[in-house]
Amino acid sequence: MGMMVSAARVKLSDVARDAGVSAATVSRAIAQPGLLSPDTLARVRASAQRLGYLPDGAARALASGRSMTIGAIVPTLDSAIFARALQAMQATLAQAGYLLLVASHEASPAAETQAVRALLGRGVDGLMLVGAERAPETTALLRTSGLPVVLTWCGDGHFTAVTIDNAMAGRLAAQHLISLGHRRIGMIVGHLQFNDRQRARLTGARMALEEAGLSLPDSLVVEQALTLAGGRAGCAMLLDLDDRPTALIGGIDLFAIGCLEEAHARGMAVPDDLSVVGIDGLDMSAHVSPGLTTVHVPTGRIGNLAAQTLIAMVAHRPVERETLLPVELVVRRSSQAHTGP
Amino acid sequence: MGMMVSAARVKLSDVARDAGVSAATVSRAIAQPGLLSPDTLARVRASAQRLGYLPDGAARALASGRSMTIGAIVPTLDSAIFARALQAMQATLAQAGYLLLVASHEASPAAETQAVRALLGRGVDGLMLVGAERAPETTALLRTSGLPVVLTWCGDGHFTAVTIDNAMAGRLAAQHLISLGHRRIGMIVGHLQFNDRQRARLTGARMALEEAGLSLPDSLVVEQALTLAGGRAGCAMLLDLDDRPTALIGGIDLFAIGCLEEAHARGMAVPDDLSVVGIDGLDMSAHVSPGLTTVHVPTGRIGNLAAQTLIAMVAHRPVERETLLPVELVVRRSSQAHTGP
DNA sequence: ACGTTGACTGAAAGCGCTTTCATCAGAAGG
DNA sequence: CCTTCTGATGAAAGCGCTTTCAGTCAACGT
Repeated sequence: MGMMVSAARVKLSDVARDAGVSAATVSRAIAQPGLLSPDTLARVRASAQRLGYLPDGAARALASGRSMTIGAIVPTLDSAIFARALQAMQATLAQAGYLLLVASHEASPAAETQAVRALLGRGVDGLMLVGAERAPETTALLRTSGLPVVLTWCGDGHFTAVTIDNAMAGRLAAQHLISLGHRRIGMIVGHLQFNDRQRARLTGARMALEEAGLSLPDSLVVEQALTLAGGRAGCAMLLDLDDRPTALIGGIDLFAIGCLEEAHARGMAVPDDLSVVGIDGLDMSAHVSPGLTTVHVPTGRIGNLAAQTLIAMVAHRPVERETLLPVELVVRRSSQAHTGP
Repeated sequence: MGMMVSAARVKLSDVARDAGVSAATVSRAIAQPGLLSPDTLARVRASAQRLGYLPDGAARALASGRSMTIGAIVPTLDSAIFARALQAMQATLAQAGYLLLVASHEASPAAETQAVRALLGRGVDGLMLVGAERAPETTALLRTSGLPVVLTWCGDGHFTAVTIDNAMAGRLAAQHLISLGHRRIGMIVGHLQFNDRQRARLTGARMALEEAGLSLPDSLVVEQALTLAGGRAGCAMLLDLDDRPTALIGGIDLFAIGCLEEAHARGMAVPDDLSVVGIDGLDMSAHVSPGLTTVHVPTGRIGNLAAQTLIAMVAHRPVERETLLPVELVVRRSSQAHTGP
């Protein structure tokens, strides 16, 4: 009744006393209501409700060994791709009563190790990671912890993974351009260090070129920070070449959109003077002009499936070692047949 | 040595035994190393290192009452704005040893209540929320919990907040267009229900118009989902009006970019046939063509400051009740003087 | 009528750590 | 040489919950 500076938090024993039952019963009312008689259950629930009882997660986690929390470590949250995947994960997890604990490593293996340690320490029930490449120390940490782990985008053959065929994505982009008659194709990729997705996409594109009797020399590949500005800068470098490419592949859509801007700024017409293809399939890509031809990646699905897989693993249900999601070429207006020499 | 299916996790007592000290000493070695003799500290650290000891977060949280975890509840992670703010928060928090627990509510007050309950239950040490409008139940939950809370984008005069002047943002956008001679201005906003940021931006724009002897009738305001497609659709509706506006304000940059696309698709030139102004200042907005005139919002700073404020509150350090960050009009090519009748 | 079964419920032992509180050298002071 | 500190460490009591392990009691079968 009176005002309290800070009312002591209602705890399980308070509810038990109020409802005239034991602590065990209250605990069961929350975790396994089926075990209680309807009468008791109702009484406990009424008390809990009235007192505004909120179970203490730390205590539950300590006693039960489960935190109902899943961790996710991504390169950065500030990316349309990871943001979408995490949103999808979060939504799926929330339905199962899980919460998402996130960390980012900004392309630093050491920071990733740190993050893994931090999340492991927090007692997450499962962990989502991006890519298969990481510090050996991190892998060791993960293995000895025995924690459910799901890798995304790329798998490593050991941990469970929800992946796409990044090489195939690169290949599709390149093949599309080759089939349009392009012979001199450039590619802008993210920094290859600690980014197996970009490496695979590059390799895939390169292989497609080679299979067609063409090549993707290092002089036509530029590494850039994964931003729109990076894409523009990369495009500028490639277009400044003496023997400039007639088509460009962006290792991510953002790069390709940057190319569109740069070409526009130079008064070059896309696709007339330059064809551009991206990889990712951002929403934005359908709306830029000209519409961006891109290899669509089911980003949201990756997040959903990663979450589902993790939930299944926590529950000791069997899961696929590796789920490979399909990528698909979406042709829009930014690419067209090469005319001229 | 031998293979174990699942080695029991190393616990504090194991380290204590190994180092020949008490559990209390090991605990102190982690939390308050200054209290130990250099010799003991080194010994404990060596043991911990060798055994690969990782403190159990749940146990620490239970015993100490602090989880070293901060919660954040946003409308969605799948938005350049919130993704950036969260990335900034996460980065700042990580430096202080905190982890970010995220949840999203997809514009549902009930879902937000749920999320608050879930995060409160997880024992977060502080909570970041977006906007000032929410279910009374949520506010009550927050108040009685006594948890450090920081509101972002909008404040409510009660909870600590890191805000921007959304009305001013709307006003700046409108005033800019008015000063260019536009008299008939339309606006696309997000669904006003449970979105005080959009409401404030609309109100600000409307007031600016009225102060100039003009008006922003409901017929020139359209509510859309906060996506690029929503922007296009909204633009289409406004341009289909008999007496179409000569300028459009996007409640978020994404809307404005959608307008650019829609105008382009209709063969209308921006800014010649239509001026467009956004609010947010996305990176993308500087790169679309024509470059988007927008009211820049320091999104990353909001995240940083929210994190810093929360950390300070947890440490019982004094903080500003409300930190108001400046918004600024950035004029680019999408807006120009109105010519003609 | 009496052992059985099954459905509920309670007692109590922790989960792994933090944190008083107490202890005990040795240093400093008288 | 004894008291008074100070600094370093240990003992032990929880933190709030889950989860065996028992126990109670009514219904059931024979």
